[in-house]
Amino acid sequence: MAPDLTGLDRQFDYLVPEPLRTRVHVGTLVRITLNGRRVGGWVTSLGPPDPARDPATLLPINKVTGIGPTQEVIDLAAWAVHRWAGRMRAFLVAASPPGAVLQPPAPAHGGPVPEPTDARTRTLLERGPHTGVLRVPPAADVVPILLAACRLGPVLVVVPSVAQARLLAVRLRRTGRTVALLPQEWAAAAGGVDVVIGARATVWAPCRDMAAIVVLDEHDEGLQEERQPTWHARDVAIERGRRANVPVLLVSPAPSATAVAAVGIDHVAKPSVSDERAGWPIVEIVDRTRDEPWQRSLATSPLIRQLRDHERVVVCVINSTGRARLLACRRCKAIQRCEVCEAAVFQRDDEHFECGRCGTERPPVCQACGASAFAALRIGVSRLRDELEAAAGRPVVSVTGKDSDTHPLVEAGVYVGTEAVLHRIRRADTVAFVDFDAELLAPRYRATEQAMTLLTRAARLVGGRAGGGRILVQTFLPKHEVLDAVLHADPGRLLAKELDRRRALGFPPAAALAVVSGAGAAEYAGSLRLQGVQSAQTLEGSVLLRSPTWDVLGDAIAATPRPKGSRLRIEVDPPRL
DNA sequence: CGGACAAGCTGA
DNA sequence: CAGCTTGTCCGG
Repeated sequence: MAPDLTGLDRQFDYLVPEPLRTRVHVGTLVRITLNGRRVGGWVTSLGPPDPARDPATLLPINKVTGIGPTQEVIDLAAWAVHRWAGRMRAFLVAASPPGAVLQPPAPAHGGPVPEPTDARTRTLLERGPHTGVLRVPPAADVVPILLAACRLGPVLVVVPSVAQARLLAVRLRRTGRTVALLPQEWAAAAGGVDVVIGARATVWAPCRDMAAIVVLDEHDEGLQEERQPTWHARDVAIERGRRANVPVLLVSPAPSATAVAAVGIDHVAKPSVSDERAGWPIVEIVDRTRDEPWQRSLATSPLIRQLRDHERVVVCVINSTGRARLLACRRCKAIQRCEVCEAAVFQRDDEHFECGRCGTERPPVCQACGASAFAALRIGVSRLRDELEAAAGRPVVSVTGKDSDTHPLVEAGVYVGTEAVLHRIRRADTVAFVDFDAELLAPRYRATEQAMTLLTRAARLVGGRAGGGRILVQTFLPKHEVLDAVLHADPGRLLAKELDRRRALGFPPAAALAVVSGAGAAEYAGSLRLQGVQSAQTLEGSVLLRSPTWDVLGDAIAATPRPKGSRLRIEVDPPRL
């Protein structure tokens, strides 16, 4: 039995009192007394007591709280503990109902699956219980794909966001499917329905008689847990499907290197060239090395053309907030730095300077010469908003992640924001990436994929080329492979190259990575080195671990005792690296 | 995690 | 040395 305590990753033995015997199974949520305290917990295994232990010292389970995850999911959680060097509790919480469920309801199933069901999905599923990658145009409707999977039996569907899950649940119900929307309808999922659907934690949900797993928008970062352990729903889905011997379908307009590596690059099911072309918008590349004499301005003439067409809703994306991220004095040219820690300061909406590292603020006066006029070398959302409004001749509304939950969105024809704007606006005619090089050149090994994800999101917002959808990309790198891929509406162009690069540089999926930080990290990494794990020092005392596979890495971490009393943080497959 | 208990610090 | 904080250990 595993107690529901965050700081305690151990299992304890308890007696099952005779009257509770029929209600206690592996996964059942119970209450126990531990060290004099009443706590909740999960039954993780059942059997005769350990003969080495005096039975008189065993305490009985106090009460049964309700049903919990199945044995299958408990085993999957144990696998995830190894894979992400996490604690059992984190996975068991994700796999448990939000409130007590005493008994699952009776199964509820709809009638025969209605047409249309997606033909490519049917072909892929006919191959049997394998993981398959299905590439779809960004504007494609996924309901026929889900219905095709439903022909096999109950389907577990994982999507990157709750909003997406809710929308699809409604549409599936309209086709006559019975649907459990997680996490609220956990009980119905345990009882048995046609479709169990929800955000990433749904990959741990019960799905009675599960016949297939579908992961939608497999490339989306929303599928990875941001807290530790940083498990990824796609990877959990692949393992769950393998164990349950059911097909796993990974669906995406731009499949990730990880998904493609899981099935082999030649086994990605692609749409026809014409369908894929139709599903992507027109992409216009603004080559900033050539097109403009006043290169530094972000308001290029192709962008201004879009802004001045008052029929079009235009969304402009720039990934820095405030007025400017980098400033130079107009008189003495000095880059403005923090007087405390020397880091470059940024300019807030109220024009004051603030240090991003230590938070020190000061009025906008040059520390070198006292002048108060500055050149914005890298401008932010609010400054760009002012510039674009002047150029557009119509109101421009700024949108950043910060005010996303507080303010309702003001209706406008032009929006400027960080990438959060792509989540908040529902429909646009043009999405303009004002400074796309910040994405293409981001110092992260997944930068290429992440840039592609932004383009995919933009493509959804504006729709296919037939409806006039358009993406404008301003860049100094017009030949970059990401841009080449969207220009030709062929995301596959990226993959071979990306997989080669990951192999050459030793990044996933070609290798397994973890970052160890906190006191004693270097010492810990030293003992791991003996187990076939390479390590390299990174910034601020953390250590990067690298090994050939996740299994080797997991084995080594499990086999290496952590130095006593150390507060080590081990982040396996860190999402930001 | 959080209770128990031990060891360390402060002030009179 | 009481009274309090901080650290370490441990649970069935």
